[in-house]
Amino acid sequence: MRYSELFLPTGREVPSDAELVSHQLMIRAGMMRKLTSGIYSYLPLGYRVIRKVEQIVREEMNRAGAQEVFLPMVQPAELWQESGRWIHYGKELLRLRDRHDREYCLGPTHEEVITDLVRNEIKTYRQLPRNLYQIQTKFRDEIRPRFGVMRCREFGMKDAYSFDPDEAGAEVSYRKMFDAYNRIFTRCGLNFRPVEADSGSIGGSYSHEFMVMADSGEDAICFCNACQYAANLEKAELAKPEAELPAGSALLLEEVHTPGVQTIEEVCGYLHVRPEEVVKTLIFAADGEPVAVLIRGDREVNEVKVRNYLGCDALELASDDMIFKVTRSPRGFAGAIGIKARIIADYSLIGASAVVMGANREDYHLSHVNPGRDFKVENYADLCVIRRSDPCPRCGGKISFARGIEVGHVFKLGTKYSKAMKALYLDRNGREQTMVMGCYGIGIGRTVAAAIEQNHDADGIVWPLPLAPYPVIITPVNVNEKPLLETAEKIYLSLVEKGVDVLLDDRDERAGVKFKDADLIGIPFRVTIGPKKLSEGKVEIRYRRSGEVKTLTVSEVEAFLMERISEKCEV
RNA sequence: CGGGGCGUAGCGCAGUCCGGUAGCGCACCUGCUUUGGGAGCAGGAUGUCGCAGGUUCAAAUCCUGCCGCCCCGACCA
Repeated sequence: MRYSELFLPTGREVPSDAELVSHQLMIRAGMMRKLTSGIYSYLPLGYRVIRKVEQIVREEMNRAGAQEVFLPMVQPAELWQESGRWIHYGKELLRLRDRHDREYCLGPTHEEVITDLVRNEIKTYRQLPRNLYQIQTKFRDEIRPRFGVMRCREFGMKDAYSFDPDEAGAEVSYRKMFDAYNRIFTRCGLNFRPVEADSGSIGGSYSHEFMVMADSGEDAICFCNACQYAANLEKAELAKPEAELPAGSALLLEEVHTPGVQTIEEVCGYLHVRPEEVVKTLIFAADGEPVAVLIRGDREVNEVKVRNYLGCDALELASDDMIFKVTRSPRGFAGAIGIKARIIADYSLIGASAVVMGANREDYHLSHVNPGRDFKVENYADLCVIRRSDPCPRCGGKISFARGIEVGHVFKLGTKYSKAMKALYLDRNGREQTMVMGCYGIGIGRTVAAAIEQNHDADGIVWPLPLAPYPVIITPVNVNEKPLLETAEKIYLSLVEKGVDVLLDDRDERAGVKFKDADLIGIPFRVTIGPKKLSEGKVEIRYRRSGEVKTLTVSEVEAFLMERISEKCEV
């Protein structure tokens, strides 16, 4: 491609509305432009990178035995009513009506459509297993689109769905996808890590997220330094503590006057106790029903764990109204004794005794509370947010924390959709069985952005070779000097001949401008053709990542570059 | 949806408090000089000042309503 003909508007200035480096650079490097909130147009350079990622994804999905399909983006409401998600999915689902007033939605994901397709066409175990995937534009009406392509409303996604006759088959399919994902992100040249994850509203029993490591990532993850355990923070388990016998403090329950003292901090200060000696009582509305969650004063409740424990759809902190209804006191004085709600407690309270707790009476707390003696807990469970001082739940080793960008997610769905939508088949014995499903997503645009977050410097993007829109740019420093341009053309044509995507910077610009642009758009190899070296029959090759420069004769260039590019070596 | 901020040339911004013919830098066009890390000089073009009402002799500026965008929070395969 000749740069002079390329639609590539680069910019020197950092766009004021872009916060993340990847967002800034994608705009500055002329990869994309915003149309409206959370919706972007991709320009030639950006689209090229997207296609590189897509191609890697395709190759590895095909290799793993999946088959590419293409499903509708506009989907009828009936399908979503059948799965239950028409109600359950909420406002992220963009709904619309056609001229006949029939209801539709824009697909945020395609479980319903694929399940419908498969149930109509697959009738026997002989046709299983199957894994179908597509690369499609999805639409999710995000409350707050931000971070450029990282969290937008319209976005490109690869989604795959596996159908197996039984749980064991589904396990195999899941494993294949897990391995394929490892290959995909490795081939993209990314530093990533699969972590155990919560399966969220998509449902299902088991899932992993693929996280690209980046401080700017939206997700917090933790991992063990000793073993392989790694998990999203919202999923990370805490080991159940050894059940100590309650010290069984003989001290009697005592009501103490604590005017205006509400937070754990205030309670500790006022009563001269440590947070570990206080019980925090949080009241949640779980699908509208009050539930009291007890946890040690120094710990935080993990709402995802609470939601999963209760098996509820909606979970939020209770309103003042509800708090008053169950405790007959205002917010800040809730406790377990006499509360009109289910009571569950975190493992951190196992063995607790003689603790401080709200009295369910305004301006009063109770001290010397003994769980078991003074109130009953429905159950103890792991409801806590993990923290640095906690041991690895698997091996007891030391854990570390990091941030990551979720670029892929694999789920074992089980029969959630196949049951609801009757995706059935006849087994060997002629018996009707429910298919077992899995679903597997990769955010294409997000992968591109994550690659930039991980690969950039002060001058711009530094593409990993496999994702580079062009692996090579040829830069004659002055196109008005015939020999420079002619040599550039010669090298350009020889590489084009070999099938290399080369960019020839044939613009009548000063060398500095060309260098800055080449760095900004992150091309891995730059062939610089200048008068001094050329008079000796030589040109320079510069590595974008290291800045290292090699001087070669013109005749050596082609072979040198072909070798680097085909090796896919890191530069 | 709650809190905060912004909307003026393609981009980044000043001007708004205190009403009086709309400015700066970059980019763009022309010419000359320059030519290995975003050139210099000279000249030039570019605006429904987010939209709609209102006040006023006069509105980018004051008032009302609306729209859009960004940040924080809540929310989120």
